Amino acid sequence: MTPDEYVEAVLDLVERIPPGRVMSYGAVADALAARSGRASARLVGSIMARHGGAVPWHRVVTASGRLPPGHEREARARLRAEGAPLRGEGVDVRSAGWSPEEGM
DNA sequence: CTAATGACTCGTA
DNA sequence: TTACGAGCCATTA
Repeated sequence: MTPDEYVEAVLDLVERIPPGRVMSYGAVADALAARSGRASARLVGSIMARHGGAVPWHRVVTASGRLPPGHEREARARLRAEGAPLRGEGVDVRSAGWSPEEGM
């Protein structure tokens, strides 16, 4: 799989995350692993940093609910506008966590 | 080919 | 609560 295709797969999945729901980098990597065969949270993070501008990147957070460093303010504002369950630091992944299986 | 890097994650202290 | 270390794997140098 070429880098461009891999990036495309990540962005495609991120676009499917419904408003008010979130996925962790690890969850995206895991869901994508079934499709591409290999993935890691670090790769998803790097891809979002480089090519995340065209997708709802604020719906992808760390496993602990923290928002991406350097974009916490903007991500929090967007999530709040979507009605996501915001916690003190970031988002409540336990209730807002989403998976592709759930959205089929 | 080897080494460093990163929007990560998890276990320990 | 924060801090560190080890594992992670494609990309870059």
